[in-house]
Amino acid sequence: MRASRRSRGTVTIQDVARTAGVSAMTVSRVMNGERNVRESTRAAVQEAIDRLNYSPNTAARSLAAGEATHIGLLYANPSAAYLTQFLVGALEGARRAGCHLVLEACASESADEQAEATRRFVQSGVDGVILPPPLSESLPIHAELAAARTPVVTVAMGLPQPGSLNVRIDDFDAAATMTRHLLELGHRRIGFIRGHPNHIASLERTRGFMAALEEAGIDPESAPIEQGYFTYRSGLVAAERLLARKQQPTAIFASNDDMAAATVNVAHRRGLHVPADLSVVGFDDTAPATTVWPELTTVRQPVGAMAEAALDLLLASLRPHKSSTMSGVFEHVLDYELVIRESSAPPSADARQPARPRRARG
Amino acid sequence: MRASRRSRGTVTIQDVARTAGVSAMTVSRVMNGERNVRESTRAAVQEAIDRLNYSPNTAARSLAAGEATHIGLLYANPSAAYLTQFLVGALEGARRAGCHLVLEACASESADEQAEATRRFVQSGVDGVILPPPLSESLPIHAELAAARTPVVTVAMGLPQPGSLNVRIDDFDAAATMTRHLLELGHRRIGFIRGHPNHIASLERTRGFMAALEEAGIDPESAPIEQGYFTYRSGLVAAERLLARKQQPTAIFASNDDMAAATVNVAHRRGLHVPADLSVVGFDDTAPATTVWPELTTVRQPVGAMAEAALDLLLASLRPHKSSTMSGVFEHVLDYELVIRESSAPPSADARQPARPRRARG
DNA sequence: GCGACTTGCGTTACCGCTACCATAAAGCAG
DNA sequence: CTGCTTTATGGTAGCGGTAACGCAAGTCGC
Repeated sequence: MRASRRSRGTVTIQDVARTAGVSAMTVSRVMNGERNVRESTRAAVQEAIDRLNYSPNTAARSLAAGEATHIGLLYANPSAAYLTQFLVGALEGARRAGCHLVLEACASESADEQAEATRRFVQSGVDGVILPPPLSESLPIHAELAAARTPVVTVAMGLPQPGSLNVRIDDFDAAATMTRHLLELGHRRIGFIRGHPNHIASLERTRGFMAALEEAGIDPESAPIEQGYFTYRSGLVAAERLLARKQQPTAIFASNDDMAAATVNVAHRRGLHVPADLSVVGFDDTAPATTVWPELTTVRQPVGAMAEAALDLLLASLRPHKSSTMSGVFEHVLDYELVIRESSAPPSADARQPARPRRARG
Repeated sequence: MRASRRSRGTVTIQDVARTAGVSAMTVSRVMNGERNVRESTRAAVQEAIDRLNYSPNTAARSLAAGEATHIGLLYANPSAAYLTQFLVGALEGARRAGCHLVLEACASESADEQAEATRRFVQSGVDGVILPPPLSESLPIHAELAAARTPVVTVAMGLPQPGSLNVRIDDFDAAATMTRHLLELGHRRIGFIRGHPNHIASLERTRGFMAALEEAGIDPESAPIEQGYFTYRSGLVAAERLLARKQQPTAIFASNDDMAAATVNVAHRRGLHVPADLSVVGFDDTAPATTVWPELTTVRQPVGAMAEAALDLLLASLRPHKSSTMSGVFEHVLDYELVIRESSAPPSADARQPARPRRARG
């Protein structure tokens, strides 16, 4: 009995089958959670699996099943922190599912270049594509993908098409909750920095903000709102504009952490203390939220979990036969969490007095 | 002639073989760049490959070759920007090589927890591990990996063990080059923010800085140097200290971009203009370098390429038989690049006068 | 000119797993 | 009890590649 060709000490499905006294097929069924296995058999197999510490060979599995193996991830890079968390989540999901992640950057905002990048990407032979924000909203990309009949799952797209796959949190609700937090602290003049205008989640967050104001009897139309683009740089500009207004806000709600961090920076440059003179809150709970000082009150989006959920959704649609209990699920709305840190506090007494002249810039 | 079981329209090695009029084995040889194939045969096969747009099935390949398929990446997360670039590079390499990346975070600096995390990680069955900074220098992790006989490649470890795999740039040389750039602009009092003390690359950068000073006839012992830890927060503290000195520096060289960005922030808070009143330069050329204003002069480390190189090195050692021309390579030193942007300029005339009293803060 | 070695390519036997079908056992109506 | 469906399990044949080996033809030393 000579050793097999590649005598690596790995335990195979055959070993498990022999140990459990069943056929390899039955082990395979247990591993894949198929229904028609008697409970006693399943338990015996499971015990053998545990005892031998068996884990299936993903290469053999995808080869035999002819499964989709290459999932594309087309990304732009507005925030490194967000992307990192997203990648980590997606990779964890890919490892579990035994599929490969194929990355492609698409930095440009030009429709032609986006379409071109998408075409090259699809050519490379991916079985499905994950579209994190902000690309999830790009029309040229969706058009190109549809033309190639490549399945897509979008992440954080505010207004999903019916029948298309989407993973998101309730941006409207989250923004309203955050706004209520500021209102409860006693703020009445709350500035808002919008996210990228092409991004429907931006709209949802803005709507949530305004709805909460209205709820509190404040005219949302008169609220100080500036446009941002989710980048640190755009946050600097928007914060400058908000703080240059005659009626200076006592709190600023930025649509993501990068812009909130920029707002903190501008406040410091202007000699304002956060949160004593100005509360600043963000959205996403990415790294900048905890690297700036003071640490930001923000909304935690479970970015990694969303990436995993997106991958699962896509794979489920790509492999229709498997445990079909959850087929027909097209959307997955995950829970957010309000994270209260040090950058939000009640407004100071003098800050409440409107139009008080402030020191000129340092 | 019925369609095969899984009738996906993929082109297989058999199709190519038939088209080129050779056996599948010969196609395999051409694909893998083996030597003993006649030139005319190789050309014919290559043409068939191109014509059919053939790309091999990675699952089948790894299964048949019994190759290492799971490469671990154990990371801490001091800088999201660095990690993102690293992940993107590693993923690209993994895609090419047809192996899976398995991620594991190890945030803690406690030796016990690092060892514990490593043990769990190795248990999960990775064939080799990539260790990006700062974990590349962690003794407990190396010890644990050695005990499990798991091959490792370190990235940016300043002082590699002989015989171990390592990818890096010449930190000493890069820091010296950057320092010379500041000296050539006319700076004589150059502050320096060191990186994490456990990280040997930090030492190398510091040594490069001091060597360049000495070269220019400046006593390196008297240079203003503060300790940092590669984080934005630590940069704030170090920059404050440097700028609080009686002999205020006219330029500050931070050991990474995060700390340089923090330095710019502190300078602004103190009413100093960058680069008119203070030049600030960084290291790494990660996202913060271009998100702050003014954009940072920095050293570009080819982070993505380094990750790819690390993966290649590891796989080459894990798969010894293949194109053995490059066996015996244990280290890979990549080129860096000095990126001159707007944050460095000649010192202003008045800044040259030592010990001139400056405005108080804010 | 003959054996030994090299070169170029094909044949065979798998890698570890699962789709497909066969089959035995069990349930069940009439 | 018979015939029919349902359920649990096993046997077989690949999935698309590559390692190992075989073998013919060419190269070379003596």
